[in-house]
Amino acid sequence: MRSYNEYCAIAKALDVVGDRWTLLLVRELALRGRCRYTDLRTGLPGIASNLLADRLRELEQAGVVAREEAPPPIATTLFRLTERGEQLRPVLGALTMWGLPLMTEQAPHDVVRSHWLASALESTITDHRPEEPPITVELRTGDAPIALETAGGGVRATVGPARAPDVTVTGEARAVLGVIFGRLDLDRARAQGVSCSGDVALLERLSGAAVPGL
Amino acid sequence: MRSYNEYCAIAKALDVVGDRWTLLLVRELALRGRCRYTDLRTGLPGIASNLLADRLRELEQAGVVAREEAPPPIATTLFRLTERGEQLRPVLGALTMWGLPLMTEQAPHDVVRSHWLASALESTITDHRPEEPPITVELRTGDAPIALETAGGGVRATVGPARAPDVTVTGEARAVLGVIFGRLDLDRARAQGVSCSGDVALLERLSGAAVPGL
DNA sequence: CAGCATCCGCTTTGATACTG
DNA sequence: CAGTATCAAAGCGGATGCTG
Repeated sequence: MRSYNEYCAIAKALDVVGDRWTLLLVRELALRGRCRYTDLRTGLPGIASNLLADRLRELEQAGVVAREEAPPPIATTLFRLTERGEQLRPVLGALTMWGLPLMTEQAPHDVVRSHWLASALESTITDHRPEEPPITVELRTGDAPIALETAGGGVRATVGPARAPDVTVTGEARAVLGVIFGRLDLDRARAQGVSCSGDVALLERLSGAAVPGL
Repeated sequence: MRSYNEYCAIAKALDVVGDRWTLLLVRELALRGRCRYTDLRTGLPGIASNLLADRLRELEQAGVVAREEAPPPIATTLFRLTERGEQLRPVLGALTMWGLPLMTEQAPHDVVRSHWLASALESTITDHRPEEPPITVELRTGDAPIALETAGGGVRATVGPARAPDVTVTGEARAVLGVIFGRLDLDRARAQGVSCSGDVALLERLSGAAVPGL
């Protein structure tokens, strides 16, 4: 990216991470840890291969990303965030909170990856009754199931099947999030193709009320 | 901007504010409040006029910026952030913190605007001895003086001359910030053209130690 | 002068194909 | 798997011109 040539902290930051795709690449490494080039490609649907290579080079040069040669028998290149790269988490967090209200619209061509949803859920869902025994919810949407476990007044969201879910919610991402955030009641959700199993009443404990408009 | 077509809060946010110049335009409105088109142009040195008009239209459509017709005798168009636009402040804040270490390099062509510096100073400077009487420092750098006043363990930074400064620091932005952040001692600073007047010892009370590498 | 719109050369991006 | 190479299309930068 061409520098803004401004002596301003925001402009200097954007000189490094303001290019198209750059912050999404950082997101992938922040959410998934060490990644291979191919993992990054699938986590950034639509990116041109030359652009991914360019961005990785630029971020490496800026000290945000480090490249490691994995030893045999893996014998592949791995990319990870440096300490400086990890410090971008608050930026990703702030963008996540601001972008959440926009998730009420799911455009027809939108790709869904469960680890994106998991991250958003973890930073916004609250458990209204933390004193009661913890519950586990499995969301079947996106490209893999998401396990939600209440913990300390919030939830922990991990990609992968839950062990013994109290409730399971299956359907399109927008509708499933609508149910979890409390924006969509169950009747309406069912009309949008959502199906649930287990103790549906437990879902009342969760909601994303902290986010206005969600 | 072309949409990323990802059902992800960060991607949705960047669909709106990820374009070149967009976040800097939001920064100007956040730091200066209501602005005329011309004010924005001078606050975004180097932006092409058509791009500024495009960005303003896009942000207006996205509900981030609102346009107001000022009544006579002013009779001009004013732009301001909407409530939704104000909610971008945490994003700007996170970018500011991340970008601060990059301000140790001031490129030769970098434009300096005092309100950018004031914002960065206010979010990072701490007062080590808040129990002592408040002090006032005037920084003469950038395009206008900056008044720093200790308050509640931090500082309030405003653009404009200080009323009765205890200390005055004059010089190039990078060096003046170096002195205030405690990265540069006074001898070195003087060698870089910094001049001070008043009770220089008071500067010891301030520093930006919270920012690593600064 | 304030608030744009138009034009044009250049750079960046997107899509696809190809390679060690 | 981890990239390069190529080329068309889109976006940007800079200059200029237009309108109230």
